Amino acid sequence: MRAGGPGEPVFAGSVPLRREFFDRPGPEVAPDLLGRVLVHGPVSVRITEVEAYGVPGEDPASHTYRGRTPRNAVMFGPPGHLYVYFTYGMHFCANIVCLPEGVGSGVLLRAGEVVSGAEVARARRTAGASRTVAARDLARGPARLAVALDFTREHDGLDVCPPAPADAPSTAGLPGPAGVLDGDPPGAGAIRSGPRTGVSSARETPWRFWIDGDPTVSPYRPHVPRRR
DNA sequence: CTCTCGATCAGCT
DNA sequence: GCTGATCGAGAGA
Repeated sequence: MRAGGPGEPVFAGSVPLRREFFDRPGPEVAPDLLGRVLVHGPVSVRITEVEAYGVPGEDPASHTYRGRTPRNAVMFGPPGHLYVYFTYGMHFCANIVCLPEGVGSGVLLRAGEVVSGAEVARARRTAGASRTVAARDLARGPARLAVALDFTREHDGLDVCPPAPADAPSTAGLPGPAGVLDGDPPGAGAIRSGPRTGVSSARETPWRFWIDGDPTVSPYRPHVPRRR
């Protein structure tokens, strides 16, 4: 199946995930996202590491914990859209929204393997810097992944699901610039889980999921509160 | 309004 | 292993 428009890479046998896939709690969707292929224009990434964020009021680590705000509004929208946020004064990170409109849950895309458009991704990752980036590091980490796929403020709310089958003009390709292909998910035995990274609360909640042994899984340690 | 610190990363020791 | 960069969301006064 074609991944993009004419001239775009083709992933044989791959079909876009439909919106119903994301109409479940983040912690349920998260492990199922591993091995899927996220496409945005010329760059595609095979997802190798994710983190789930729960519903408002129940997950203190979630941006939606205290309810809807202008920043997190997309998280309360329909499933299958990107929630892109700015953090640390310099980085963007991207989530895929889960659960129906009105409920704020999602999955943070933490790392992946660039499977097409590596040259474009590398150019983005090295722009304005005299530095080389190894292939495995192109999308190894949530902010790096956002750069590789060119997810910024303007992509907050971007739909990554195809239209309903009845509305689809054909079964070929993605309808828009972005989408998630079913790819080749790992077996349950290859999936590991543990506490979320960079999260100071709910450390006991094992909502980080990754593909065991994959070199593109991010190397970062759990966050320690900084002092001033 | 002021203040804190974050779902991070790169560069350096 | 440690730290600076850089800014805006959200909490509290």
